[in-house]
Amino acid sequence: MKDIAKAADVSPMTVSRVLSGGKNVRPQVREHVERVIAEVGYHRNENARRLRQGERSGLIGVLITNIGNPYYAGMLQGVEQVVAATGRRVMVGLTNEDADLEKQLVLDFLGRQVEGLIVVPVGQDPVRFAPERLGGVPLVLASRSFDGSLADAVLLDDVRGAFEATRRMLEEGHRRIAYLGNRVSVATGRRRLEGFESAHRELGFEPAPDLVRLGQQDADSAERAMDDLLDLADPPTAVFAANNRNSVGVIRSMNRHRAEARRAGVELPTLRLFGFDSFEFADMSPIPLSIVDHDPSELGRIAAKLLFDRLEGESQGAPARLVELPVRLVDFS
Amino acid sequence: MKDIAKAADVSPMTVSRVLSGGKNVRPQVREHVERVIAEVGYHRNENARRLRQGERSGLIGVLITNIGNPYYAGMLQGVEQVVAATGRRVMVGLTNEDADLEKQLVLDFLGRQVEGLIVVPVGQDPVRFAPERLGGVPLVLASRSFDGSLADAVLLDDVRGAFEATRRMLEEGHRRIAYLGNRVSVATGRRRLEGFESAHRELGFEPAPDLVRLGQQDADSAERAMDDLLDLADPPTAVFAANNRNSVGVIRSMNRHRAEARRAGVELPTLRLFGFDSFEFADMSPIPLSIVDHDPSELGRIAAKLLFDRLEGESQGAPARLVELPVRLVDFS
DNA sequence: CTGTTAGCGCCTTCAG
DNA sequence: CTGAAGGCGCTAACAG
Repeated sequence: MKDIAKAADVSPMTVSRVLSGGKNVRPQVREHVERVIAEVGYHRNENARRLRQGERSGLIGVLITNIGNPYYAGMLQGVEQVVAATGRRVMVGLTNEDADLEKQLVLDFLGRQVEGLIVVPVGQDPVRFAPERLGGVPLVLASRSFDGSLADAVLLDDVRGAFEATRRMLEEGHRRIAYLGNRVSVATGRRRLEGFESAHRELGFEPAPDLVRLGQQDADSAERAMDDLLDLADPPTAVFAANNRNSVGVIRSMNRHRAEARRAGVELPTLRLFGFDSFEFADMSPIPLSIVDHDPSELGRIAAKLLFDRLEGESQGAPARLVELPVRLVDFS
Repeated sequence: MKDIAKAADVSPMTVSRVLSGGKNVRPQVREHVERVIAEVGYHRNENARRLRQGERSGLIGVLITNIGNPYYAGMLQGVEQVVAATGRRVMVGLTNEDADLEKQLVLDFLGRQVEGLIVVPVGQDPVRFAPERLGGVPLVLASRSFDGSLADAVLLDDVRGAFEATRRMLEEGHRRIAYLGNRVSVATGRRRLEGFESAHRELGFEPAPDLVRLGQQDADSAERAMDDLLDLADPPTAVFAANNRNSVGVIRSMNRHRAEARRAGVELPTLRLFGFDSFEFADMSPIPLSIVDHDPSELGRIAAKLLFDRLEGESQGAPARLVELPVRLVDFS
């Protein structure tokens, strides 16, 4: 700014005034300063600007496990939409399901003065997100939570979604139902498994322990897990896939097996699939499919709204709020 | 920091030293200061820290048109990977194909002292990215460019990809080939259309003007455009979809038409589809499909590498570089 | 090993 | 309408 001032032969203060709208500056001087600014291609340093006490940084930190998953991409889109509408910007970090990386990113983001954090948490340690560790920066957990969390959170109604889906399968007469999901250390994984199991028990059945496969974080590993299940002596007749990565893997595996069998002259029995989270082409699944569905961008929008509510809304000192978004069962057949 | 200093009864400088690794501080004092820091949950202000001359902000700005498209999500993933490896962070802005929004975001990012920009550009105006407008901040264009650009760019070999795909369709005997793509104001759209047309001409044919549909930016509009084409008196026998959103729309429309016809007792002739960019389940397309394929995260990684090369590598004063990534034709049948 | 000084870029406050 | 002074949070350089 000093350089501009020198070049325009005014004081830095005049340049500052011009950049802030030009109030109290003679039009002539203003135009001159503006010309110099344009020539040099000067941009006011926002970081220095926001150094002043009480100025907010205008940054919201968002930590996501993996944008390769369209689910989180959709969520990010929802968050960005709401954040941008307040004139703020989003800083994105990808934790890649790595707890250490997450911790590091949180510290870095706090150091960069984010006004708030929206996080898809990795792992269970509640200490890392204790309010005093965050230096008072508000936090909203999205899509997952963990025991002992004191933060606002937006979750899906995982338990009910998995419960309803499982009940439907049981009512359709299936007794050998497989479950493919994340590690149980992932909270949504645990909650969905819980719904799966309680539906069995409520209807007087026991889930088959040999059909539960946990720990698949991507479509490839899910596909292999499903290959495994299809090769069992007594394979499942239906599958609950606890997230879209697992659904995709199941469909791929199933399709391959079916094609191979057909080549050998055998027609494989159709498998019934229920999945959590939608994915592109769910409407064209080659096998009967129902989805526990919801809009990830909506989850993102709500997470951002919770955050701003705490930042500038009425809920400033309020206790942690938990929003459980309803899900709906959609049939594609 | 002053507060910490006061609470620990040392000078701010000592606190600063502790935070920078604790060199030249008595272990005893160090521990004490560290305890106070942990108690208060204090985080050093990175922005203030980087205010000093010569300090870099550690921020890379990334402007993407739409992360809802898995293609750009993959690209972002590639960028983030390389950026994070240098200890820097990514600031993301979504331009939503809006040129005004893009301009605003660029200015904002420059103000926030990004060290570099990676942009999927919207529109054609070359002035907005003139180096002097960017105040010397290096820029890499990703996936698209525009006439008169002086910036580094990573593009796909759009022309060749579209050319090869079209030639294949012509060689397979198709003469009524539809083209579904973006607006021509989008550079990739223009380049792909160019390949489509030149393949026709090279083999002695003319593209059918009534089968060219431009301007579909999402799967829904592509689906409607395809509905339209299928209702023609003389419908196409093959389709080239210039991006994955259009491919998805085509498949949806085709599938619906086929199901409707089947209900009416008619078996529709199969349509041959060639698409640009892959998408999930390309391997399970219900109609014969070939894809001009490439890895978007690779494009992102290369864009980031070009940027860092200019930032700290050898290519600092070099003229603009253009990388055209090869594509490959993959058949799913 | 520790503290003081000065300045990074900007703007509020106060004086002309 | 314009400028000078001072301070936001931090640290390099220079005393002690």
